[in-house]
Amino acid sequence: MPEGPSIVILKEQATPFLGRRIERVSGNTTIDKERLLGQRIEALRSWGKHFLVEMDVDFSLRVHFMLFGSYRINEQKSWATPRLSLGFDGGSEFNLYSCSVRFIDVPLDLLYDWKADVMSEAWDPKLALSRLRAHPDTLACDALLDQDVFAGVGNIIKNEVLFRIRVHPLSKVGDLPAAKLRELVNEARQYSFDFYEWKKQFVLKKHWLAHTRRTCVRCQIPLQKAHLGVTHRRSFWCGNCQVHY
DNA sequence: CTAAATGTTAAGCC
DNA sequence: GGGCTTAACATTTA
Repeated sequence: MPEGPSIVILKEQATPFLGRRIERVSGNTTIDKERLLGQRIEALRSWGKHFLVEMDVDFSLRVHFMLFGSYRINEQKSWATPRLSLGFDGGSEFNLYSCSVRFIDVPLDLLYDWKADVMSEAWDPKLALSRLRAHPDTLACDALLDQDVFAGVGNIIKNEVLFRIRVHPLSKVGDLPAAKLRELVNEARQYSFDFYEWKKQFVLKKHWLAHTRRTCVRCQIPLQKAHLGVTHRRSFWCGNCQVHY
């Protein structure tokens, strides 16, 4: 569920709740969920992997699905208790499972830098470039997962971007030629949108070129697999066609 | 069935 | 306190 494009899809699927009043709340969250009763949903937004529900009175609900979170719209999991369930008129409901929920009591525009969100209209590649250049020793595999630079990029997108642009995950950002660094930034956004389209059509996995794959589609040799960088996340790469700068 | 996985935060240590 | 590493959490699939 977690990467940025999936949150954008959720935002779209949740639009039937826009402008509706929350009539019922339940769930095993420890936050003061009663606070949501009677609130009208004013906007649905997202920043990277954060799903944001703005209420009509000066606060928002932030939902983060972490690794295992999920949701159901107008249905429920018979085997699980929602972390938070929002009920609306006509019996419709929005159920959130095993996710982190919390209130935000400041305007979202004060808290979030929308320019860092790869799925946002406000995405600013120049800002990402300057943030990358500020930390030249960062490895490419870590840089792509940095939510301050590429909000919304997760491990799948990381692996696919590096494969597409033929960059070895252990390359230092500062060692990439300028054109290659720009390519990394641009591809982070481009692949995220491809991810979004494929996910909506339920064909995401079949388009993976590196993530979880055993063989390089270009070289036909085995892909390398290891937990790399300070993030220790799974990397899949081709030792032949991905250049170690 | 055990392990690992699309992620983040808090605790612990020097 | 800072900076770093590890643990914790939670669910589904291979």
